[in-house]
Amino acid sequence: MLPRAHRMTSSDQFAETISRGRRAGAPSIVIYATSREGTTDEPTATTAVGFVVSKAVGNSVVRHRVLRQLRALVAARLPVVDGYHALVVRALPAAAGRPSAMLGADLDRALIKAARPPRAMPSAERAR
RNA sequence: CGAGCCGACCGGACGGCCGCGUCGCGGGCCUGCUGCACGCAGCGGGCCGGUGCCGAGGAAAGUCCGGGCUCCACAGGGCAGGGUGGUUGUUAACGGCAACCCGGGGCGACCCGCGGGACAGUGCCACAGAAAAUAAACCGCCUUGCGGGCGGCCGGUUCGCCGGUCUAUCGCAAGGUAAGGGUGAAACGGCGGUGUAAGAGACCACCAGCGUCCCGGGCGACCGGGGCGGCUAGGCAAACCCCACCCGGAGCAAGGUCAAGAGGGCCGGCUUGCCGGCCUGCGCAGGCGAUCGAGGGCGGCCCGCCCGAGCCUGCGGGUAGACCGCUCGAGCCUGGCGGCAACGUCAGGCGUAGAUGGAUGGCCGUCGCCUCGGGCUUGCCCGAGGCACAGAACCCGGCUUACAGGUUGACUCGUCCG
RNA sequence: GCCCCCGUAGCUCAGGGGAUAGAGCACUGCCCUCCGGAGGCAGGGGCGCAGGUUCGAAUCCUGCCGGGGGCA
Repeated sequence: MLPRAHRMTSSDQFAETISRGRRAGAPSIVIYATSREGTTDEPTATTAVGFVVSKAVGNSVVRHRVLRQLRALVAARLPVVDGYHALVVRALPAAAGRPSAMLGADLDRALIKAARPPRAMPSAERAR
């Protein structure tokens, strides 16, 4: 587990982050992040991080393996992630059996995409 | 040595850096209550560092059985419903396990079997076949009678035939018979003989099989032997059913303890829609109460003044959340004894995960094993890839299913040698 | 964690011991038409898997596999 302060522990928080957060994808994962704007967070408050690994990824052993890999990768990137109010990492079926180095690359790409200021992208909006 | 059969066990090893969880020890910060000598002590709570021990499986899985535990229900018995099904044991219990019996398979070690009852009753047995279950009808076979009739013989004859008789054979009727009917998964004992008009357990020998009685062995399922009787009985109960035995229901999200808040009302503040403070929960029962004032406020108390429609007591229930249940248990290991064994018993030793968005790990290195490619000194070197099935959630006993590779024991068959 | 139900053709469903396993839609080919549709004719394709009971199993029994739903 992550240090207690960083754990996301309620399903309300998961639903909030997934429906309101900025979404950014990579081949094996999707992340959802909510910023601190409009919240009562202090700038030093810790970020709540949650993980979603569905049954489509694999059996219990595979899912736990993916979860632990992602947890270690996020723990190493806490200084980067700390700017957000909350973060949810969802593992896609492609994450099963993927080495941690590749998962880390995917995570970095998604974080960079999420950090970019939102641009007007009508085509992307329509596709959604 | 080869082939086989039945078990038992293991299921990567070591190291470096960084992390997570329970528990213990110790520290810092914040905070609640109590005490006073007024900034300290005691008892708690929360957060953050440090440190020490420990931290997934043989199936943790499927949830197919059985139990412990908890709550509800319950006098006893019966019905309904469900389950089990050779015998004897074993056990907390079981649909598990052990030994044995019976049937089947294998040269054998050994394996497989939902393995009670089809004379309690009901039902089903397609197609084919004469017939599919009291058995009877049909074909066929045989005898007799009547009728026809190839042919033979005898007699008569007008030489055209006529009559009689025997008879291959055909038809009809009556009677006898169940041997035969080749279809089927299955056909009312089998083979041989006697017998007969033809036949038949009608009779005989042998065999299979049923019922019953006796003797012997075994706790028993059952086994061995003998006598007598009818001559003979189909299958399906994983069809209904009958018999014997067993089963109350739900499940740790069981259940228990402590219990906010939201909502409502009042007051205050101001940045007039927010913030802060105080009071108040629900149900039932009883009691008191608005002319006679319940209760509250001011006050040390009485008097007095003010507010006033609810208030008091008892019992019961309880959401979020927290805590308990929560890991020492039919425990594990070693040895002795009893038992063929499953198992039981005695002695000694061991201390063994308890998470809750859910810990038990992430990255890297060395070694080991396997596969492929290359080099070749033919068993080594180099390179690449891989290392099974699978993750505790109240706990046990089993079953079933998945599983790379490996260790080990007993036994059987074959070949060779002694 | 516990409980219940269902797997039959590409899809939706019948069939509950003896069938060549059916129906509708869909698919393929041909006819019709200038072309397409509609219509007509013909055709292909299936009992989740493995054992067992039975003479015989989609059907009955057992074990797996997959899917769906419910409880709090």
